Amino acid sequence: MGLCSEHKKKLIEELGLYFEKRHNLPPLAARIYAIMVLSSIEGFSFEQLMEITQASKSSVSTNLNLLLQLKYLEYYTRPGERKRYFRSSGSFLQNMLRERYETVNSDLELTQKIIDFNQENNPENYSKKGYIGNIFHAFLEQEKLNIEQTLQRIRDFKEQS
Amino acid sequence: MGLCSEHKKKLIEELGLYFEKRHNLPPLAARIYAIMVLSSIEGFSFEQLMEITQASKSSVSTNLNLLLQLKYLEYYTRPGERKRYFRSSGSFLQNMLRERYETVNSDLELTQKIIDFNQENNPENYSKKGYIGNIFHAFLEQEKLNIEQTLQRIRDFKEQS
DNA sequence: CAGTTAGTTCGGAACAAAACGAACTGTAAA
DNA sequence: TTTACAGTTCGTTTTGTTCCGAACTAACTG
Repeated sequence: MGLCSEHKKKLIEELGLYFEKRHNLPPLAARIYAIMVLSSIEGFSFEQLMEITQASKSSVSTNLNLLLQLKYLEYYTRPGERKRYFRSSGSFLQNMLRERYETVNSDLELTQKIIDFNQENNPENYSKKGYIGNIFHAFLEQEKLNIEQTLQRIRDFKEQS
Repeated sequence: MGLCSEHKKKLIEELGLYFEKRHNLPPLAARIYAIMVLSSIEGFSFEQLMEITQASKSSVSTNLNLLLQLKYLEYYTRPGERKRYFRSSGSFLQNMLRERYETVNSDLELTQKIIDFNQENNPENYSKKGYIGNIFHAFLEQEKLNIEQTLQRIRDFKEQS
């Protein structure tokens, strides 16, 4: 008795690879997270996750705990049951934005260091590199703004609902 | 006889770690790329790279070829010499933009798939996930625009110079 | 042609990351 | 107090990555 349609299984694999890269998660964690993102807020039990992923108890345990610690997942219990049910916490979109925000900031920092260094040490190609550096800097600032506005929009939406 | 100042060596390590993460490069490739980004368009020979990185011939060869294949580097020759001189191809800023552009596009695609899937299969929480999905979608479109404008600005600059 | 230069390719060693099974812990019901 | 359940921990195995040395190739040089 399959817990997932074929289509869903395919999407899980695809999304899994994607999360592996984008969030630097171990393969099993990425797949579990993909499952959650594609499922209802009911979530799944530990056992169900073992079945869907075909992984061992210990692997599922380790990777679930990782995802909980990173706050990608949360769990709840049902009255009268000891089991925990896992689901994605908040929206994966917010996690993505948060991460993008961090990369933009470190990109800004690094870029500035590179520009400064080249300006000082490789002046012969600074006129070129330097100016493009400024364009890029403007790009990153614009991106930062976009992220901030988006986060604000999400907050607004959450409040009014 | 050091080919790099202490300060440069430090920056190379820092940038190297950064490229390792951001571009998913093996450590040595990331360091070589960092060297190029911080150097003049003169570039370096194979030998010099061996000396700076303190790595073996085979490792330098493998990783240089990887970087060439990914178009992070290019090489040129000097009249009467058989050696090749390696330098960063185009500007690293453009490479970064190119890469960002690709991630935005694949993010857009994936996000759309997730939204579609949830709309179809998990309608009970679509209102929530779906709406935020739209916000995120708008975010990505804005980002795409920003990248496109920036690339245009770079092209304009190159033409006029 | 023999030797040098400039690199490439291949097999393996060293290490790191991921997954596993078996034994363990804590709680609750019988 | 035993058994069942729900999961955790730990040592091992499997898998994958990175780098290296040694042998090789291809192009030029005397």
